[in-house]
Amino acid sequence: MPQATIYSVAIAAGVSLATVSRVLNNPEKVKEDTRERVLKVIKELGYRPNVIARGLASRKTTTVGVVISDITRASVSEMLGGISDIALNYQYSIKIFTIHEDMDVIDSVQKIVSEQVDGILYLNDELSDKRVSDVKRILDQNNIPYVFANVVTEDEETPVVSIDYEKAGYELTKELIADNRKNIYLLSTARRYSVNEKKEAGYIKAMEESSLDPKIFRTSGDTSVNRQHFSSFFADKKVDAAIGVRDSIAVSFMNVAVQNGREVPKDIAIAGFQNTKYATLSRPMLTSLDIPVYDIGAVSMRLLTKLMNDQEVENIRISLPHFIVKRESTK
Amino acid sequence: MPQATIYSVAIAAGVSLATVSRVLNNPEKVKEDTRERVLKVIKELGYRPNVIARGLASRKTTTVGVVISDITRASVSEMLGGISDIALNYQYSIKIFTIHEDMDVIDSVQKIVSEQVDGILYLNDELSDKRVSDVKRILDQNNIPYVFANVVTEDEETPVVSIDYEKAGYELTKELIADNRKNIYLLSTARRYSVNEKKEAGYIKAMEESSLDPKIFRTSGDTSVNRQHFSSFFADKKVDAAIGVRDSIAVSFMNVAVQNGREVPKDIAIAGFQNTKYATLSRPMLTSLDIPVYDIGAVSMRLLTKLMNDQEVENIRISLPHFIVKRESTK
DNA sequence: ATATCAATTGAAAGCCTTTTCACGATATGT
DNA sequence: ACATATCGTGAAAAGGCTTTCAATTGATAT
Repeated sequence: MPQATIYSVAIAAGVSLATVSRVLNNPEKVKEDTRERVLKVIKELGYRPNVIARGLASRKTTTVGVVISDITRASVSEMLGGISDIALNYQYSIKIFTIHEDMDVIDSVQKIVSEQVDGILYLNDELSDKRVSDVKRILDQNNIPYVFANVVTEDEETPVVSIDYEKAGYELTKELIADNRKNIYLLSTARRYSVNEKKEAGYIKAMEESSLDPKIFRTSGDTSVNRQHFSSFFADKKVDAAIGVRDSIAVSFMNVAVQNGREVPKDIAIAGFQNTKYATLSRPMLTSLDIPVYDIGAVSMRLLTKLMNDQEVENIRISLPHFIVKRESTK
Repeated sequence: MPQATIYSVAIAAGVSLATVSRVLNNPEKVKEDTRERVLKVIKELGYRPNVIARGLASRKTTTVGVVISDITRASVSEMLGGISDIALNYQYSIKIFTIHEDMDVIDSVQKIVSEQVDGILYLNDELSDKRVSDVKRILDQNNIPYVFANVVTEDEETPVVSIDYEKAGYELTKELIADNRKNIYLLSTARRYSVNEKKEAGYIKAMEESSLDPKIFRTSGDTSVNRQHFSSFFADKKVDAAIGVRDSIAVSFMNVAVQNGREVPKDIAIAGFQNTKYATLSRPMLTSLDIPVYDIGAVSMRLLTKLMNDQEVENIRISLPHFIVKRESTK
C-alpha cells in the first residue's frame, strides 16, 4: 500500500484536511472527540506527515545545517554529538555540509541556503575573518539564523559559542612557570588557525610576564611527520617543558622525548590541549586543558533553536569555562 | 529582495516555467539559444531551485539518511568522512539520524522514512539480527534503498559492506602464534556486538587449530575502568601476548603491562584492531589490524547511489580487504 | 506544395502540506 | 429573546517545483 497521506486520513476520519492538520499542529484548536477520532485513524493508517510537503507549505523544515570542514577530527565529531543530542530533544533534523578548505565558501553557503534549512551551525576553528564575514553576509541576506561554534571572532554581532583560548593558553603556561620551568616551548601547527593563534597569544603573554623567552616550534599535526621534527629538535634545543596545541602533538612529543632519554615530568613537563582520549592513553598520562567540546556543540545548538524561534536571547556570545586536568606529565 | 523563484526567472527570460525547469534538469531538451538566455537570467538573479519544492514535485530529495548510534566513536566519524566525500561527488546531501540503543528502532526508522530520504545508510557494528530485520522490513515496505555499513549479517539479500572480521581475528592470532606465543589473550568488551563476536570466533579458531587454550578477557571500553581490570589481571595471569578488539583497549593494556615491569614486545606481544591514531601514538607503537573504515563508508555510499538510481549492481555484499600493520609491539 | 516527423515550447495538473478566511453553531451577556 | 463573541470546522489558496500532454514550429521527404 502507498504511504497514507493527510487525504486518506481525512477521508477515513470523516473530516477535512484542515482538521487533520490542526490535530497535528494545533491540537488545542480542535474539539476533543474529533481530535481523538482523527488520532485513532492516524495510528491505524500509520500516517506520518510528509516533512517535505510540510516544509514547502510552512516554509519551515525543522532542519538545521551543520557546516564542517573535516568530520574526522575528534573535536568535530564530539561537537556533533552535543548538537545531535540537543537536536533530538528539540525535534530538529541535522543536515551535514562539508566545506573543504579549497572550496568556494560563498557558493557552498548559497547551496546550503537553497536547501531551506531553518538555521545553520558553523563549526570550525580554522576560519579566517574574511570567511566568517562572507558567510555572515549571505546568511543575513537570506534571513537565516546561525551560530558559529568553536570559532574565534571579534565581531560583537556574531552569535558564537567558544572558550577563551587566549586565557586557556595563558593559564596552562602559568602552570608550568609556577613549577619553575624556564625553557617552555609551545608546539604549534605550521598552518595558522585563529584558535591556535589565540593559544599562542596567551602563551606569549604568560612568558613575557615572567620575563621568559617565548619559543614557538611549528610542526605538522601528522604524527609520522612531527616525530621526525621532534627527533631533530632534541639534538640542539634546551627544553624543560612543552605545551602541545593538541593532545596528539603533545603525546607524540612525549614519546620522542622519552626515547631520547628524557624523563617525564622530571626532565620535561608536557601538557596538551583538548583533553581527548589520547591524554589518558599515553604513558605517563598527559596533563591537558579540558575544552568542553561536547558542550560547545550542545550550547550552540540550543542557542540556535532560540534564534530560530525568535526567542529573547540575553547573550549571543557565549564563552564556556575550561579547566586544567592535571595528570602525570606535569607535577 | 526575496529569493528568486522559477517564476521570476521564467518571466525575466520570457519563457515558461517548464522551460526553466528543463534547462536545469534536461538541458538537452531545450534549444541552445533559449538555454543560454535562461542560464544568463539564472545567474543574474542568483536563482537556486528550492530543493524542498523540487523534492515534493519529483519525489526525490537527493538526500540520504545516515543512521548512527554514536557519532563520537572514531570509526563512525571516519566512515562519515568517506560517505561525505562520495556524497559530495554525487551531489547528495546527508542527513544524520542518531538512534541510541534505548530508542525504539521501528519508530525511529519510520520517522526517517517520513523525511523522504532517497536512501539510507545504516552504520553500526552493534546491531542485533532482530534489529537488522526490523529495519529491513520497514525500508522494503516503503521501497527505500539501503545499505548496511560495517554490520555483520548473514542474510544474502541484505546489501552490506564490511570486512571479514572472523578472518581478521584469525590472521592476527596466527601472527602471534607464529611468533611462538602460547598464552595469548583476547581482550574483548563486556557488551557483546556482532562484530566483536566475529573477531572472537576467528581468534578461537586459530587457537584451537594450534591446540592452544583460547582465553577471552572481557572488560570495559572505558580506559579508566579497564585500567583497573588490567592491573589485577597481572596479579594472577600468565600471559605472553594479547590482542585488543580495539586499539584503545590494546594501548591501555600495554601501559599497564609496562607499569607492571613487562617489556613489550619481549615479554608480551600486543596487537590491536582498527589501526587508529592511537596505534601510532603509543610507546612502543602498536601492531594493528587495519580496517579501511573510510573506504567502508565511501564504498557503501557508492553502492547506495547505484541502488537509488536502479543501476545494475553485480554484488550487494561487499567485503573489503584488511591487512596487518606490523609495528614495534610485536616482532 | 503537401504530408510526415522530430524538435521545441507552454499550459496545466500534481506533489502534500499549512494557513487564511468564512461560515455555522454554540455560548455569553443584557 | 436579541446581539455579540467564541468555537469548531471546511473550502480553497498557496508554497515552488516537475512532468505530462498537447500545440506549435521547422525540417525532411515525397
